[in-house]
Amino acid sequence: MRLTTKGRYAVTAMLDLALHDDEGPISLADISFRQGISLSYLEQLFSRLRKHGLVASARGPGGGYRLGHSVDDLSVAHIINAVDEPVDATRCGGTQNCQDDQRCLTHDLWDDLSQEIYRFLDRTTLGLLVQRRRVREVSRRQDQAIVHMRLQQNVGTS
Amino acid sequence: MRLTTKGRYAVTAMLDLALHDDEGPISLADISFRQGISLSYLEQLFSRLRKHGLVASARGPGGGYRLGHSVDDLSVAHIINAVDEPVDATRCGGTQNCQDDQRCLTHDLWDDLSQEIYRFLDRTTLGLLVQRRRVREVSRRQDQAIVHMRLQQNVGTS
DNA sequence: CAATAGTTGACTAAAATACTCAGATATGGG
DNA sequence: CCCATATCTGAGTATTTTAGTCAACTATTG
Repeated sequence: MRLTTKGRYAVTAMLDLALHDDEGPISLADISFRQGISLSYLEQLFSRLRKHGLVASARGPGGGYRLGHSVDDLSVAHIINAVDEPVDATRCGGTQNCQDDQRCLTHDLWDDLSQEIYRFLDRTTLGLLVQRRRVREVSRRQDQAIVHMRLQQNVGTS
Repeated sequence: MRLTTKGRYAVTAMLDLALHDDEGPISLADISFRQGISLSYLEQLFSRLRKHGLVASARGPGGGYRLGHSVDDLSVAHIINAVDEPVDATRCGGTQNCQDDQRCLTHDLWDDLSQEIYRFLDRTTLGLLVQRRRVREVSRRQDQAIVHMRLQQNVGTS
């Protein structure tokens, strides 16, 4: 289990999707605006997420992405796994300082830690995150910002 | 708490030191040979470790490094903290995708995970690692290899 | 058909990582 | 005192990763 900003971006984007899942397909442009992630980068991330079935896409006007499963079946571990390349597992638990042909002294330690991290991220689902008060507060502010921006541009949401 | 190969190297080297702490000062050349880490790189790492008091040094022939504290007082978290730069903590828990001036949606999540990792690495001391059977096995093989090499070179250990 | 929105692949600037290299300083044994 | 052994230190660097951009294409709706 690698922890990169790419993975973090993906989780943030997926959480945004979960928070707006009742509004029909959500465009990447919306997520880009709300979460401050570049559109081109989101396209890259969602390409991976789609291939792993974590989201479903709809093209054309009014199109966008929806969650591929219920929020309770989507764990943070799944998301990170989808966007971060299938790490070559022949080496030291996904990391790289194993010695020669055999285990390095601390091989088992990093193995244990990796499992610890995985378990934590796997029991954390989008469903749980959506319920958090702090998450809802931040999300509410972001929604107000996007409404405000659209009014200024005289562009309707429908 | 960042997880880099630099930190992993440092932990491996410190564990090597812990395993040979009863033999007097251990030279970096020995650690380099046993653990397959370049000498120059070890010098860099031990410079940091010494500044944080995790090891004590002795110069000159017969010199080397010794542990700065008892094995039970040296946790893996301490070691990693010593060699990995004091991460600028003003941003998202040491990571970097916090949004604008306020928290990003997943800020608390990464905060929680970071604490989880820290707790795990902090309760893992060198003393505990030294006791592990797998660690002792690997260490024994490494010791045999170094003895064998010295015999071939006709160089005594004393 | 025109605007919207996803799809794909190639490319790249900047930063971090994981080192190397050269030389200086200290110490113990003969 | 000299030399071999070691630590010490700072500068430099090759490689990899990150976090994107850019351009062109396809599908869909009104």
